[in-house]
Amino acid sequence: MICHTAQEVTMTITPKEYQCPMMQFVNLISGKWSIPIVYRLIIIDEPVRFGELLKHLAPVTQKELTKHLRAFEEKGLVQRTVYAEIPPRVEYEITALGKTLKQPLAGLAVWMEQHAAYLLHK
Amino acid sequence: MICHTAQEVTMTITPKEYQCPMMQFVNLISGKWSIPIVYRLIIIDEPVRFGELLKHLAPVTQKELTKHLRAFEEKGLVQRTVYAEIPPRVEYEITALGKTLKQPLAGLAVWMEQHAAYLLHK
DNA sequence: CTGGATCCTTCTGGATACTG
DNA sequence: CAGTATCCAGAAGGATCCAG
Repeated sequence: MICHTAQEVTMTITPKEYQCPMMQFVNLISGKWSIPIVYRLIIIDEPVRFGELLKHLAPVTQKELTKHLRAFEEKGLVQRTVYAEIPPRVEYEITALGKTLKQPLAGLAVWMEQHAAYLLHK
Repeated sequence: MICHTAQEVTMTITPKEYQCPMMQFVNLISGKWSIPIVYRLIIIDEPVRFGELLKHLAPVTQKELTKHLRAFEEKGLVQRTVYAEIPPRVEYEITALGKTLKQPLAGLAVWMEQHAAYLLHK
């Protein structure tokens, strides 16, 4: 893929060796609800139980939330802590690495808030 | 859904009336390749033929590119121009509204470039 | 020859019921 | 309560076919 860096530096690289950052991003944070889930964990910014997180992320189903959280854990974006209690308790918390996404994602959120009124009524 | 604005102002709103900006965003820019496609059109910043755009967006298939471009056109993010020529020529260009996404998306791209080396080798 | 429409297969995501 | 398994609709990939 012919691509440019975020700074728009023109590069001549063979498609096989290089990936547009956006391609890498959607490959890393893949799936319909990835961005809202990560952003929510960033805003909460403390350990949350699975059930509570699920309530916050309204239309997201249990299956999808579980799947995404496990994927994020594997990538080091989220920390998962299991407590050996009855009833079971599992808490999720954004990691330092995950928090580095706060500003970029907040930028998206601000954009959406600014243009929501116009875009959602077309 | 219980949610906060990008500025993290705590709000008490009934779930039915409010949507987290991120939820709105993934609802608007939906689909696996939406973000890379929009970002590419922003970087190119001039009319591009379909075939050339397709080459730039390497793993994206013709069908998906067509579908997304039509959706963006409907939302006012992209302008589509058909020339009655032989062979046929169709050009796509980012609109002024679409360009407002440049900074937010560039933020994501920068983040990805900074963390790609670490994240892609886990 | 280009853009894209169509058919078919594969995979992702939604709804629900069930287990430790 | 958290997570899994199952079933099913919809999204996305691959390969043609078509109009101009």
